[in-house]
Amino acid sequence: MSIHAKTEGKTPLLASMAAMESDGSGSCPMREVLDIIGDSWSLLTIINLQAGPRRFNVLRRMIEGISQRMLTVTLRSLEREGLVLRTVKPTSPPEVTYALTPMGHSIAVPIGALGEWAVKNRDNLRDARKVFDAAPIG
Amino acid sequence: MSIHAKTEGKTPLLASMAAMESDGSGSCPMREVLDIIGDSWSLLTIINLQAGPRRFNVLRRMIEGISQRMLTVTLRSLEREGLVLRTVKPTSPPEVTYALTPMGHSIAVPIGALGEWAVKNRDNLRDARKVFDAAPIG
DNA sequence: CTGGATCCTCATAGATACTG
DNA sequence: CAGTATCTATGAGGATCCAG
Repeated sequence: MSIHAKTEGKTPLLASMAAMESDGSGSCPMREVLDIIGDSWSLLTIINLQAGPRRFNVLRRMIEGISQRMLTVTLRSLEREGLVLRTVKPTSPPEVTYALTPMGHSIAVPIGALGEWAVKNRDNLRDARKVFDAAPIG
Repeated sequence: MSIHAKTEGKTPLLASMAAMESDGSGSCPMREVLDIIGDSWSLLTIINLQAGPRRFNVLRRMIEGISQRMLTVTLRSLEREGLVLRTVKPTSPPEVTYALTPMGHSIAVPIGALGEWAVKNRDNLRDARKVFDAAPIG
């Protein structure tokens, strides 16, 4: 799932689905959610911002494995969705801070629920995978 | 891995993450969640199965836009995670039914919360995007 | 009907280098 | 520090054919 803001960034299929749904009714909210959190980094970024505003490189260090470009792209996307607020202090060196908006904090709640689910079911998941992988046929 | 949140974050989730880190597991729960629902189709598949067991082609028709291969792959993945149960009736023609396991149903809850969030914030999101796209620099 | 296997493509992640 | 620009390899995903 693309996190690029513009529809041009989406796969043709997703673009067409978006077109289908843009008739206003928007039957399936899941597609909307997926546009936001369906990529690898948005969830992590939101969760990490939940603790408070962070500067670019601080955030980058918090989210292990994210590249500079991906953080930029992700933050831009979240900013576009109105989930993140970008604040620039025109000092030198420049100081750019990212913070969750109220809407950003509100989506952090269900996301957190998902995280808690993962914590609770961690062992079960691991177990299920092991069982499945050990199965004769697969 | 990862989130070096310094526990300054007061959020329970980050606390859990930190706790998990210290027990040597080394993996952030959000990464686990992402492995499950981070792809385009798992969320939709789970939601569509929440209503009850479904056969392959029924499911395929429910999830608009999914290809045969992607549905197969997605279901296999979910089955491996222990979220979906695959049942084969050796009739002719064969009848294969997919159903959520208890764990599958349990993850459907937070996922549903996300969906509700999307419904509530649909207009805000649309609005934010419009504002952002209208901005001078964009 | 249910899906496995193959091939192919195009978008996207990420590395690298550069700028203000 | 906080990005932008560019390039490329990877792999997700679609199309198609095959099989039980």
